[in-house]
Amino acid sequence: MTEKQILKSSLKLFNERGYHDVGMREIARELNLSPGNVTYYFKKKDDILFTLLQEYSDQNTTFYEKYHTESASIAGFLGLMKNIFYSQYQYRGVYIGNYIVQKEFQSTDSINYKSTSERRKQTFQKMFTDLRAEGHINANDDDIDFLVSFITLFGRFWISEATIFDKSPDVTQAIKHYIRLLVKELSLFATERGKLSIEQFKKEEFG
Amino acid sequence: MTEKQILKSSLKLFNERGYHDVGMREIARELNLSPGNVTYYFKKKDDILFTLLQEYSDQNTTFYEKYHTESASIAGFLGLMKNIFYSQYQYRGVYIGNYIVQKEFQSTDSINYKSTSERRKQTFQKMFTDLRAEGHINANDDDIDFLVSFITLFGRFWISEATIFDKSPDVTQAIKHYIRLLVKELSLFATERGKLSIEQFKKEEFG
DNA sequence: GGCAAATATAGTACAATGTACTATATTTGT
DNA sequence: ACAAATATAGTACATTGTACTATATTTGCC
Repeated sequence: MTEKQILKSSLKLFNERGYHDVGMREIARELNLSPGNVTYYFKKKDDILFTLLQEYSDQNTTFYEKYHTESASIAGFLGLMKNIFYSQYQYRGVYIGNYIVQKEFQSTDSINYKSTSERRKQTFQKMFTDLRAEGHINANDDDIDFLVSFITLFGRFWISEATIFDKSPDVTQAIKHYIRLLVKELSLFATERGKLSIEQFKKEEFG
Repeated sequence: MTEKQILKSSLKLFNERGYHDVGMREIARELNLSPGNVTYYFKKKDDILFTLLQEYSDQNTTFYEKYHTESASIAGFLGLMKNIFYSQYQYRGVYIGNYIVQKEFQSTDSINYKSTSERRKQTFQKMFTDLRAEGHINANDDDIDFLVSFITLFGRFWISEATIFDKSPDVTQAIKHYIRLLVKELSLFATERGKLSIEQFKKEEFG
């Protein structure tokens, strides 16, 4: 019970002021616990971070799995990305500040971020191949490689940009903006059928 | 004299192991100085960081100025970006790890990163407008907004991706890869003339 | 219900860090 | 050559992550 509360409060504080500026004692104070009690649940501050990252990762996995039950479409893909974007916003305090990820790379135990990200890359590769097979995009292999590179970089760092450059961004507004960019990029490769799918998504999302 | 040495050694250490993991005492040791002597030149550790960021920013400014003396071309633009990418690599230790930038946002004194980045955005806007005027790209205003968004996000975070996901990346190789992505994006909007310019750049760069 | 084992909480201690402060040493300008 | 400015060293202190110990509370079993 308390473990989840610690995670929740920590995330809240990390989101507000960044991982680095939040101390263990402050997390404890937030929950009226003693510092020693926090270290009972999480021996190291980094452990809180890794656990939160794991939460984030798990949440995303369910989104991916859900997507794979449907047949490939740009609208579906954009819906997936929207879900992921909301996750990223929710966990922005741990997700941005890449030195954390660097640390995780160094750590031998705990989830292997690199392999995860490698897997995600392959997942995107497959998604775009499927979109091509379904006649939603018109792209050769080189185009798909490009789209994969685009989506991995864009999808990882939009939240950093949004958080850094807007002090208190309107989430919905920010996500809309970045989804629009995504839409734009995809429409450059969309077939007629793909464009219809995009229009459908737009209608649902932007009204 | 010593001030520059401190900056140089600090940057080296930051690049190797990240800002957070390098202490003042270690910087001092690297130069056979006493810790107190380092704080004589830089009262706060953050001051070293900000000075390095300023160096980086100044270096880039000269690249931008140089670009503006030539007439607009995609090849020229790509050359500019290549220079900037090398700067970013050189200063990767201070450039990535966005919490730093967040800090700078909070600090009232020192260079205002936000206004700088706003200015850079306008600069890109003008660059693309010029490229259109020169008949290098075929893009409406919406397309240009998109390209500006693309280039600001891409240009800011490629180095984070490269540094995070390749432990010791071959600089030249990495930059080539990301420049190729840039080329790909631009060719989606390039006119015949623009495509020629791109081919010219490719020939010079990739042989 | 009572009691041992497990779990939870508090409190303290310690090494490391950024930083402030003081005391010397060295250079510089006249 | 000597006073002022600059540079260097050394120390001290508050804060941080973290380890450790002691006490309190809950849980499972007879």
